[in-house]
Amino acid sequence: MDMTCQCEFCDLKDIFYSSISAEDLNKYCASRHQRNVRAGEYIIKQGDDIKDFIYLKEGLVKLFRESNQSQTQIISFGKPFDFVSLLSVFSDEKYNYSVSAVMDSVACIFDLSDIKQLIKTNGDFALHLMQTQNKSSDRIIMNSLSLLQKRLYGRVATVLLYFAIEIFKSDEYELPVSRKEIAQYIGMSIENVIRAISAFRKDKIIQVYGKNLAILDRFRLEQMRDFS
Amino acid sequence: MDMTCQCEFCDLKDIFYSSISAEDLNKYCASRHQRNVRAGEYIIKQGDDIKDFIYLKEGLVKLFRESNQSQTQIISFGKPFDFVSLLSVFSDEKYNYSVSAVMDSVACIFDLSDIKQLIKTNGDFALHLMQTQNKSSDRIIMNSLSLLQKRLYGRVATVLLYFAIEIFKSDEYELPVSRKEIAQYIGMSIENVIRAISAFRKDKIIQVYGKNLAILDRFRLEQMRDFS
DNA sequence: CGCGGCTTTGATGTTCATCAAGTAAAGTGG
DNA sequence: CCACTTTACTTGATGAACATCAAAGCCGCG
Repeated sequence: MDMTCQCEFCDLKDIFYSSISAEDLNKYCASRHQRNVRAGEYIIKQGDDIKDFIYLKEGLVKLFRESNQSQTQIISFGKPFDFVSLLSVFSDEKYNYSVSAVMDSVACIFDLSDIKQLIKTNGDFALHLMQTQNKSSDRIIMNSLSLLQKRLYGRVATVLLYFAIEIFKSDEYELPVSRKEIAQYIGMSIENVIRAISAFRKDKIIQVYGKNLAILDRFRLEQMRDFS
Repeated sequence: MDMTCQCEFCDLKDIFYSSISAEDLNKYCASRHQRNVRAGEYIIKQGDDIKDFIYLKEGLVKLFRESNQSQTQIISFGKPFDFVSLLSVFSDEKYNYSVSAVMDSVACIFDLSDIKQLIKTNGDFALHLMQTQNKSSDRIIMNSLSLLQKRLYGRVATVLLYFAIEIFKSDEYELPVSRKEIAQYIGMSIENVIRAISAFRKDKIIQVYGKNLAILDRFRLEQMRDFS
């Protein structure tokens, strides 16, 4: 029974394939291990030493910072095939943010020094990895900048559409995060997040049963996102 | 007369030195060219093809996005030894942001395909470059996240202290940006930026003569930044 | 059953954008 | 050089957007 990466869809495997030999591929795939994490469990804790290179295979995670006053701020959400250990992996010794599972997830874990070695010895791999990393950083930066110039309704609409479009690819889904987490992500108070959701519900833009959410009027929600 | 990189302090040269041969170093240094830009001039225009790898040698620049409604948003400021062509260089075809000089500047320009080639053929260089890039991305992300959870006074204090600490290394300096640019950076209205500066002035936290600015009470300004 | 966390709504005051009006400074063309 | 235009800066007034406090309902869990 071999241990090669069997996942049908895996961007990392694609990067591997396009840059390293079959022999090396097997070697690196064998060295990885998987970890199943339940919703709520930590994958990375702020302050931990950076020893692993972590890749999300299944599920949904949140990257967040816990400041001194027990204030939590969500940096971004990570979906399958995102590098979880994105920021500061190669530049810092310790994580300056935490990652925890928002939905049950499967993480694919490599030894960081193996990956570093691979970068050093394989330029194609290095370039591909840089491209992927840059894309992720860009996305986070652009998202947080775009939130910064929106107001409450626009920010909430952005989040609801993000889950519909990027994560669930459906206008009907089970909200994977609490109102509080939305608030921590968009930088507004919990109460006002709730008020915005209630307003959307009253205006028949969305429908809400507990955690279940359906977008009824996609057009108006997009208007909210883009012009508010 | 050789064309090697003569700059006494140059992080990029350090990266080169630590990873490539003297022969290659000369080759790459010879291929670069410098460009002097005056305050206000563009270095990169949003939508341009990415052909160069640009490094700031002297001066101060701003990275910004111009949205459809002639709304401008400043992403970050770049100081000497920052990679100007930071975001998306390796992942996109076209720039999705602009860069212009805020103070008279000198840019150091390499051919991007040369740098890409160097990444492919030299793993040490690749790893060093990734570390530097990650650090920059981190900084931008953390800055914009930290602004997101501050209010007017805290945001303005953050900017004033940023220039004092990171750029000018002095509590007295000539403000390199307009009130409007500060507003575009922190995501607040021009009027309120001015009001905050006026309030700081009336409280004798800072002193302002036109563009000249002196921080009188560093402690209280830091309090503003950290707890407002 | 009771506790704690999450959710919801209302009331209140603070923070902010916007409009308006005016001054100062800087560029432009004659 | 001066009149002219434009841009940057400043202050006040007003209403909108938002945080915060308070109270109550809901739900899961020990």
